[in-house]
Amino acid sequence: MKIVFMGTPDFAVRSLETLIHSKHEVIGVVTQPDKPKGRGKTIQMTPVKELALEHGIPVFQPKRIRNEEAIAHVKEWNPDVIVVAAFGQLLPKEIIDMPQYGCLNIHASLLPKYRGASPIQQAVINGEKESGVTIMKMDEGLDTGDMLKKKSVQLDEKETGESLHDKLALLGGPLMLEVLEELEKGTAVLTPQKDEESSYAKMLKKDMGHIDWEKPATVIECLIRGLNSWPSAYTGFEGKTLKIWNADVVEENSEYNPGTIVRTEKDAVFVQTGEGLLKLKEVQLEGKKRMDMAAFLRGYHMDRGTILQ
RNA sequence: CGCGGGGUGGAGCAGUCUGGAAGCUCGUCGGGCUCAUAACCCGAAGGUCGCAGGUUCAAAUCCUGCCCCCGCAA
Repeated sequence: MKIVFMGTPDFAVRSLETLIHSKHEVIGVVTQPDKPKGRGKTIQMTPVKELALEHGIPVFQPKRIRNEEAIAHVKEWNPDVIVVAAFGQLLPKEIIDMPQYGCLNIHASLLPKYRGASPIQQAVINGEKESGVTIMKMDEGLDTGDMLKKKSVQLDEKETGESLHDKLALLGGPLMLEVLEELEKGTAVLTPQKDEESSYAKMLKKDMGHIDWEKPATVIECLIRGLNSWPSAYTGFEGKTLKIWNADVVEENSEYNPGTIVRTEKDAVFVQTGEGLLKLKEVQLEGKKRMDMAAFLRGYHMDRGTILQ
């Protein structure tokens, strides 16, 4: 089949790679415009664009895919199917209806749960035991199309947003190939999503990582893992931002208020939360590298009674 | 030219403003105490103070250029 691929970040790259190396032909790639990124604000290509260029595939970067010119551009490619993975823009009806086999989306959750922009991280934040990837036939809504195929994975006890991202990114491509096969044979089955079981994962924002110590330790620990490695969970220490990279839940309480350090060991610091203690094991102070607690404690004092906020 | 923090024995930090003997906590090695120890006591090794120039009687510290790491922002 002649495929047009739409995607932007790393997550989409793995899928594109799989398609490129399949029997199908990727005739064009649509990705978000290059933007200034990183320190120094240099203009950077999207990961998907980099891969496309490596393989000499034409790249199209419309500011708005809903524009007439953009639609016309895609139409000219005349694809049999459009594969979408974390593209970042909603597609107009004209494009959705354009290809013979429709627009197929690779979504990083078991739909209808976690529709939206951050399905991977939200699954970890909510302490899910299972997540996965869903291929669906897009309609005009946000991740509301009929489902074609799913693949689930179990979450590790210490699963992080990043580790789950990497796992799921690998599943999308192969699963999409299966779907394309079924579509060609005419054996594909469409399953509508049950809206009443749906949930929405809104876009991640930096301040979601600000730890509320009044919450239970279990909730905070999930937040730390879900937002690892971006944007990461943090608290304040001596007026500076302190990222928490790794921590354990300890079922124990003290007479101290939430956010207060109740005990310090050689390689760990225990903080009171709304319910239970959180044992900090790896942190990173603003401007410094991340380090385990033993290293951190050699240079900084975190005595009992110190308040984190 | 987006804003900012930092590069000091193996680790993490102080010292830099107000130039003038290399410091702290930990680790390592040796010895001691102990039933024992990650505890305690005694001792030792280990550093071109990111790199290159400059100023000075004297530079980790002041000046210039460069390299690298990191936080914010995007």
